[in-house]
Amino acid sequence: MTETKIPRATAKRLPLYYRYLNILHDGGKDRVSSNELAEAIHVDSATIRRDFSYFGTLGKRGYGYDVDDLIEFFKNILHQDRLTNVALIGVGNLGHALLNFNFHQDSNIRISAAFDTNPKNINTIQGGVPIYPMDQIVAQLKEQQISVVILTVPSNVAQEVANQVAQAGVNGILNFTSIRLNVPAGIRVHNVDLTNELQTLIYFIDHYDKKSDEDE
Amino acid sequence: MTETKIPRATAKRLPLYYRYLNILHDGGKDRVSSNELAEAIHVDSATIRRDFSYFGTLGKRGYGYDVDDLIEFFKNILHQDRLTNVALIGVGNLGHALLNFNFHQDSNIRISAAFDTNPKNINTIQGGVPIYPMDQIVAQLKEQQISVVILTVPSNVAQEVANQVAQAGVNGILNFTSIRLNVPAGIRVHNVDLTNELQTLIYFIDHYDKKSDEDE
DNA sequence: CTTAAAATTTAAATATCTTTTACATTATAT
DNA sequence: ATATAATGTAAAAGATATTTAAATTTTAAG
Repeated sequence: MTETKIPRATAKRLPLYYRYLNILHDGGKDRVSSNELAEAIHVDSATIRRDFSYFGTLGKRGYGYDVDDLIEFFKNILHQDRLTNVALIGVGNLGHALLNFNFHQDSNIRISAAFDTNPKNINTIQGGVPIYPMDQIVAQLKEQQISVVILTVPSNVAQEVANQVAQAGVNGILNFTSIRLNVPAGIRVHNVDLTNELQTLIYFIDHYDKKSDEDE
Repeated sequence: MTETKIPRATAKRLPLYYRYLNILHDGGKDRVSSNELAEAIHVDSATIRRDFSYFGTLGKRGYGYDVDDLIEFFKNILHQDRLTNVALIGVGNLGHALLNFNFHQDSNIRISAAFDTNPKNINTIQGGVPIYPMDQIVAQLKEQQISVVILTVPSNVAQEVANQVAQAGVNGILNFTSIRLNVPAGIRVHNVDLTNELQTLIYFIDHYDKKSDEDE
């Protein structure tokens, strides 16, 4: 709630900026222009400058942007200056893969707890993450002060589990199920629907101009 | 290229409509109003009506929409009237999970070929999908006439693999790597960036109104 | 059968959000 | 000093979403 409200479209590009700035930093670059960035991430340079300008004056006219300055700025904005623990619910096929997915490699996020119904999983550690039974969701989330949850349960129990998660006082759900969840006001849900992604891609392929090569 | 160009925002909602219509059908419903649909999928009823109207007259005034009619219509539009084979490249952690992900459950899409560098994977079958060595990408994609590829390789080889895929004449790439690919005109890339998704969710949680509960 | 009421689509207008354009301004380097 | 390069931002254009206002159709009552 610090700075004035930024357009959603801009907000969704912030992680992208942040990652590429880090890549530039690792490559030893200490300054960058909006045009260079534009080329790397396929976002128009004017859009980038417009985006940045919402946060004030981040660059220098005639010079460009100082890579380290930008990184520091976005690190703070994106909460990457401190570790964020998230939980994963549903250690099935996809859940298991996400437990082993190294979010921590290019972000300061890690999964610190997982939950499942399968007795074979419960009380084991997978991908370095302890797996608890489902009936401990509320207790563990509260104890570990986790406010974001990745939901990879079967669709038919998704709503039910979402209800429990809501009780635990969670603020955000990354929903991989194909169900559109009903949650109380105050909880944000972002949906990642793999089947939809493929269908949309296929639709765009034969209904939109071939010359376009970008998503969204 | 059949009907006049539809807004991108609308196109991205089509798979969602399609899935919910099928759920309604399976539940024995044979008619539905835009308001009922709106409630289920969390899209404003006016937006739904507007979306549908791009395709002509799909509903009946004073009555609503015939579920089966709509399903038939969208099935065709979304190419769900015939099987679409896609390939997956990179049978690592995430790739393996996607091989076992049942796309075919609620779509007419299936992964029919996979590719990997690991000798332990090559020539095995995982999730019912045969795994070939990387040097067969062009040959197999052409032979199987596959035009859509799921890319789950490590980021450092993503661009290189994308180049091969382009050579094979593919039209679309669902890119799970954190790299923004450079591809020739004619190929669509849709990005699914899991780390970005989490970071964006976290950003929205503490910078946007708590009352909002929807994504995008 | 008729008619009135209720429900629903649809076109058009309006509002909101996003991207692009265009250029004044400023820093750097020669 | 001067030319060059690059930002920042206002304003225009474009895209999307929402609202308004009919027009149409179904349903049900008389």
